[in-house]
Amino acid sequence: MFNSFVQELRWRGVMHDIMPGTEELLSKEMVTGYIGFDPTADSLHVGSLTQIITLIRLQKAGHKPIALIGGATGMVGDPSGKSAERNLLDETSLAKNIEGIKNQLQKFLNTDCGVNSAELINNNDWMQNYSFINFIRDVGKFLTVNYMMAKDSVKNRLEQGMSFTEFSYQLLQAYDFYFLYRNKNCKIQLGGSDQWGNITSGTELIRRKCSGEAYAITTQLIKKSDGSKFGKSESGNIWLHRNKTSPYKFYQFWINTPDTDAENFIKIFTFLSEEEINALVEDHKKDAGKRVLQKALAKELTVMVHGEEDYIAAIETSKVLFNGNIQDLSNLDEATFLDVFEGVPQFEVLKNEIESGVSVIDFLSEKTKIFPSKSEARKMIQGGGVSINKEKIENHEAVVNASSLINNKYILIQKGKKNYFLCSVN
RNA sequence: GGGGAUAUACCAGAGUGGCCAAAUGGGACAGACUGUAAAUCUGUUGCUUAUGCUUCGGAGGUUCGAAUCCUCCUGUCCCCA
Repeated sequence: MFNSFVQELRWRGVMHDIMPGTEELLSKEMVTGYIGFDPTADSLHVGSLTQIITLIRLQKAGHKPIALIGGATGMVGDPSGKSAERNLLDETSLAKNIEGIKNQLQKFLNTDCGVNSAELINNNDWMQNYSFINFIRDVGKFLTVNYMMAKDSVKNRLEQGMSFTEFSYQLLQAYDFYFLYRNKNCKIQLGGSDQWGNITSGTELIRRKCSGEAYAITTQLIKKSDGSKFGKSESGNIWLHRNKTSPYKFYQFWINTPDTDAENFIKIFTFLSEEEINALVEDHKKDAGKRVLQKALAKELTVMVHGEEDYIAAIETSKVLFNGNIQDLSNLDEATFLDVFEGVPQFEVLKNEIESGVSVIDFLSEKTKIFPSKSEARKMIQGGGVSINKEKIENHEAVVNASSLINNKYILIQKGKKNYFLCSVN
């Protein structure tokens, strides 16, 4: 049963590179493997999901996953894939970030299932008291500068310039691997394909410092078929934390997956079996308009990240927003109503300001900040792109007044089909 | 240190005295079609009391009139030393 892990990564199309011998090792014993997460923000986003899922698959295949939080490495910054030197994070935000992603990782991994329980560790635990002088004597001596410079992450920056700080990053990560190898019997490091260089620095260090044999697997970078970056929407990154990306938005992100990506994504991001996926693909092909794959994808991920309840709420919200009319909205009680619009930009306006009537253009650009200028508001209305309370504004001289209020309190504004704004009037 | 080129809207890039709020392409946003898709087509893409007003690296100047000509400054790129 152990070797199913590598096979699984292969058929799901996420395998990028694997060190010779890795598959054999995984098929003969329970292996401990780790992936590092640097605390660059206080939440993980959908881009990190691949790595989280890889760890879960590792665990499901009977192996032991370690999620390493880069409290120490996060202080330095990984140059891999970065074209320019970055600013260091200050310690307050770093501490906040560590706390944030730790809580998230905990949710996804099973830390209580016997021998292969997952572990969460912070490399700051062993790095913070490691003195510089000791580190360069104990660790730095084993890898040559020549070796380190040959890595893409460094080579690509030679023209541009790169601080010693970022140059050292691979050494720190190599030491993490060494440390886990010695103390946790961790023999495999996994990661995105951009991590290959850092990971092999680790296996090299292990070989030279203690003649140990360690292995590596990297996964494909997720690409969208149209070449755009995965994990972004119009409004920015899609985060796993509900305060940064509401469950509704999260659900919408997946529902909007293009047909051309849906099959790949469902393999990459879900735990559905090969048979289940094949059946869904068949179904999808029969009538692509039903978006069978997108719905399954959105369900699996929303349930995994936010839970069953939020998933159902997201569907309900979507129904009201996309198929409902003003009547459906008025029928909701206030709590549900606000729930539906959780995560939608909100504005407040004083009642007396609109009661007597105010022109839509003033309302959209001045009373609320939905449009940055009156011309833009006017142009969008003339282009037929604005609806208030689900009714398209045909005339830019229209007036908003007390009769526009839903439940005597709210005005719902739509820019286009998918962009909602809620204005509450007090 | 010497010589040359260049700077235009989100980006690329035309424009070298009035017809320029500035071609064209990309991007973005919206509309139609559709499936909350893709492709395609259409519109918008400086501000505004729609009358005008402020924009073409910055500051001055010439001119009835300047993105366009002149002077200085700044940034970028290239060549020579």
